[in-house]
Amino acid sequence: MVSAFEKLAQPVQKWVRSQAWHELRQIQAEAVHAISDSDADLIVSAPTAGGKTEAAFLPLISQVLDDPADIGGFDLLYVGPLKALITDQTMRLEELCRKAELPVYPWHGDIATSVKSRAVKKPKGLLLITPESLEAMFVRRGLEMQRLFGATRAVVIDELHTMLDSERGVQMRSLLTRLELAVKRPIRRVGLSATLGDMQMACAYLRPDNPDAVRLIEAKGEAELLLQLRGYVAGSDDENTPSATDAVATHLFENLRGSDNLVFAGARKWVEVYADRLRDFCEKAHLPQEFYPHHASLSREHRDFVEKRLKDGNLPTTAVCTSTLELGIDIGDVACVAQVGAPFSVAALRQRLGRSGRREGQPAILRQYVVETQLDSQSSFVDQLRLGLVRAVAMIELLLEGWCEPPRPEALHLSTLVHQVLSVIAERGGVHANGLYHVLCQDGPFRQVDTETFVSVLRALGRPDTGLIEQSSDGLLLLGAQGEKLVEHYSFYAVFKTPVEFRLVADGKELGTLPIDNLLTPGMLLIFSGRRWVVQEIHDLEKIILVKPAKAGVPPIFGGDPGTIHDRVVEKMFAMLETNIEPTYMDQTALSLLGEARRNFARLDFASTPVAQGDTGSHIVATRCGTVKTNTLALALGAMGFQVTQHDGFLRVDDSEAETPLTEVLHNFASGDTVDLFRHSPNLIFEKFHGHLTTPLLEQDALSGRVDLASLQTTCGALTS
DNA sequence: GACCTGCTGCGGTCTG
Repeated sequence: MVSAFEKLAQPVQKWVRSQAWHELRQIQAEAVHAISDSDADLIVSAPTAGGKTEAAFLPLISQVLDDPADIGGFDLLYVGPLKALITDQTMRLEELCRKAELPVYPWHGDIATSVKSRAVKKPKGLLLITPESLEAMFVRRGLEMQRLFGATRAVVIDELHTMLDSERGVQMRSLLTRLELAVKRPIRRVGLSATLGDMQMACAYLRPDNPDAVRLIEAKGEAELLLQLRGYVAGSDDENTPSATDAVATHLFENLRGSDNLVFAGARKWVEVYADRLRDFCEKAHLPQEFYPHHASLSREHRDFVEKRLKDGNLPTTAVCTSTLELGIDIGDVACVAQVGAPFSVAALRQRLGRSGRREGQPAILRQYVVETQLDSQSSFVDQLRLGLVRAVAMIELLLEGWCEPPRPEALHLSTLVHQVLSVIAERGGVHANGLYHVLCQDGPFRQVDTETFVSVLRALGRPDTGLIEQSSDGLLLLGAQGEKLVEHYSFYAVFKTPVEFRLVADGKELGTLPIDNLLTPGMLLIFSGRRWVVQEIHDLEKIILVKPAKAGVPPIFGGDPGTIHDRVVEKMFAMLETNIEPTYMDQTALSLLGEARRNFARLDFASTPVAQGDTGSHIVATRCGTVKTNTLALALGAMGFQVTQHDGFLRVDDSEAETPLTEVLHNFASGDTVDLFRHSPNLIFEKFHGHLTTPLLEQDALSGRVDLASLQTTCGALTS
């Protein structure tokens, strides 16, 4: 049998030898065989730094060398979700490609026009691009796509899990379909990821027309995991005990100092709070600074500085971060991953943990910190049931079981559909409605959209007051004046929304940005970028805030979206509330908090009834399901006149103003009664192009993803049985 | 009750 190594082209073999690798890794050898022996699509699933990039490119480049294309065009395409990742991968692939005498072109917003024009002039070798830049190519060079990609044999999609059911993922899959239609043949798809929750679903996303033919290559063997969950109690009356924040920061300071670590603090505000506290500890101890904040509102310059310090590995560095450091560039090995507060998904926890313990024989270390509030007679049931702690435990239990959230497949994604309608018209200059339906909904990713809905979307875009599209006398769909304007602006290419922000400037240097709804006035104190400031001037027109250093500060307020918790996480939370098992990874405080939660859960009698008496004029409903179903019930009760607030697997229902008793309403829903969920006109505009749609379409879009009408009867059935 | 991601073409000025 021919070995994997022997199947590689000469220059590629030479490069492998120059790496002084002992041998090809298992996934690399398997990928070489899979790619050389068939045309099959492929998913390579292995931890970060597991050699996935090489697994894909060693055999793909070998094919290009052994069987060169007789026409021009890029030989291979790589799509990555981050600019930094493209820059990183370009450097990794450059030496290999130099040996193979193939050019490598990185292509994203920060790449010089000269590099791009060189690539377009003589397309060949590898093109590494973001979904947005590929979108721009379709819009700006629609008629050149055949010339540019006519020779392309494969597209490698990095961090595939970020490209599944997200708006951006739908966009990317639409672009891949459009690419295949432009070159009039299929192009092999290779997906790379460390965190796929459901392999069968991932295959269906990668190649919807033939998911069974997608080859799966998975790295076996998980790294050993060292795990601790520490509990803290905030709001203690004893003035001699430090605040919970100080206690967590002290533990981080004492245990992380001197090595490279990532601390995921959950929100930008908490990143600033902990980074400020840790900087203070360093200063008081006369130690050099080694704790730095890292989140999306900080200046690129500062973030580069922190990433470089982590990557270099010379000076000990701990980044206190949001999900900015969850995926992407290789920052080297970190000693430990800390998570402050419960995460929002097991998938995120798993991806974060993948940053630690990657060196052979090194265990991964996860330190989970949870802060709960001291209980008193006024405490809400959320505190009494310690829902933050219980969620953190549930997430860890599911992580240990090897589970993580699968993608949700059935959403319509009408905002992104609007975007793709405009983009295809721009690409081709004009298109007939049935052709458009074919590209996007039959061949493309919008398969949940039926012809009726599609026509409604086109009608909405063609309304005279919107003016996005119009129809010529021969039926061809064209861009209207507003559509032209939208598509011509560079802000069109991304399908996700971005908020308006102020720039924060100190001494002529930009520190970062703050959301515009921050009510700042001169003289106010601020913690930002890990330091303390006082606001000097605010320039509304230029959207600039000038600050200077100060001795004190308060953490800034950033906006945020409500998170979505999966049903299975909530089920596990209830399971943890209903058992007496004491996980060995929890410290004494965490265990006593969990005990408290269990006693209160029993006292509220949730074991025998799903509806408990809350504070005055209210009830607590244990829905036992995740955000989507719980939200659906909340909307339904809201439509019946109840005031409802939602928590993980619970609703607090104020029934003082309702006409029908709560239990009766739940019974009616259980027996199939329905209600107009949108009776009180809730906000339905969540995504970038939602504003162009009609209310019925927005309701339909919501019902396909954010709300699950069918669950209402089953949820209430379980509540009343 | 949260986080993240991305961006063209052109006209202007400056430098070697």
